Amino acid sequence: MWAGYPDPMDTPHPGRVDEQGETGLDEALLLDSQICFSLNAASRAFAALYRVVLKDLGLTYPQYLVMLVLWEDGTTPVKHLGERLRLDSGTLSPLLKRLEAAGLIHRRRSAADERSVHIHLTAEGLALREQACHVPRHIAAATGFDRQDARTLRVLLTRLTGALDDAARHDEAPPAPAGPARSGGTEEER
Amino acid sequence: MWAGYPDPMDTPHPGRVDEQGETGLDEALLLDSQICFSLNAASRAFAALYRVVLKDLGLTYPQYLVMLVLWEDGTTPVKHLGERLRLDSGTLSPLLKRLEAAGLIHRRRSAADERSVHIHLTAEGLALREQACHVPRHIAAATGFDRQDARTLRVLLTRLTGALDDAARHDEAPPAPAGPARSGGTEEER
DNA sequence: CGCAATTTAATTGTGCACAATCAAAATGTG
DNA sequence: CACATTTTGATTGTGCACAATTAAATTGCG
Repeated sequence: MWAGYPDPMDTPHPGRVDEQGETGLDEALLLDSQICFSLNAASRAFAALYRVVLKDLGLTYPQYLVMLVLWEDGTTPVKHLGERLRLDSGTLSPLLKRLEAAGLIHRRRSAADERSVHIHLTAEGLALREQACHVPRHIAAATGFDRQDARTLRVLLTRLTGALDDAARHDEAPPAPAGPARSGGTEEER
Repeated sequence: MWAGYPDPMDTPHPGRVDEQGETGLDEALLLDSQICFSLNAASRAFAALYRVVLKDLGLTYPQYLVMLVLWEDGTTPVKHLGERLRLDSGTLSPLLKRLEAAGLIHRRRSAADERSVHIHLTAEGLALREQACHVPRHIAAATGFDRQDARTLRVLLTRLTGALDDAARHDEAPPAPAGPARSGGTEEER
């Protein structure tokens, strides 16, 4: 019922700290935590709505994404699914097993390359497309976003993801092959 | 290595369908899927960076959020943690068990209300705050976002989450107690 | 050809999100 | 007081994300 979305980091100062003061810590805390938190909230809200909308199809959202790729690309190796959806085999393997158990797909090893498992739709899986065609419009309507809103959001998110990926790559695993001396600094001077 | 973020729904038509034509399906597909997908990508990028940054503290991101609340609010019932962080007990219970196993918190039933379990920090958990104080700044810097970017993003995400929550509430479980006749409208007149 | 490195997918284990169910205690009602 | 409801938290089961390891097959090199 609480229509509001009380942030977890809602510290006591409401509208202040608008200047570039010494309050950098609080400000940074708000900056990062609120972004990440509202991001997760939106992500979960999407998942919840997809859960409702996809219930009749018997699909979860990640399963629906896999089916979208299969409907569009046809038979394809698991590797390709992982590239399109940014999912690794640890996620895809059990997911595909469940889709096979549901009778929507078949897994078959490629004759040309014994290592590769190819996923292809069953007649049932192909038929499901007809029931799924209304989903995108339904979800899009639920967002209340027009094309401009969506574009603004996607641009911001893409930029954010790129920056975060870069930072993670720089921070993690810098077992410098030669001189791993630095420890304290490592602040970005880019 | 692929620095780009090739969307999974990257259908063959680049910049067309700008008018409100019959092509609504493709457009809607792009609208909803690309938003949700880039949202998840950003969410996972945040998680990955937090994973790197928090590794030294031995915390995951949700555990870090719990510690933030405890550092700010002090001893508090589990119920309060769930409200602040929008997590249910099914998520918090095992999480808090792991924090207790790590020696950062203690769980103790309230004397006044036997049902309520109160979480309080150990000396070790309190001390961890010193090591954590740099985290927000680090993350905020990694986003590359200034105050304006962050505000724009948060506003969009908050609006999106609200719209999605409303839609999910209306779509799911409309077993109307008395007159379930209405199907199209059902607008809330509360 | 023989053998190491690479690729591809599976497997295992940890952690989080969520739904469903259960138990205990407080509260409300007849 | 007896009984239903509500609240609070735990428990269980499913599904996804991710890291680490393993296995099988291909590729590259001497």
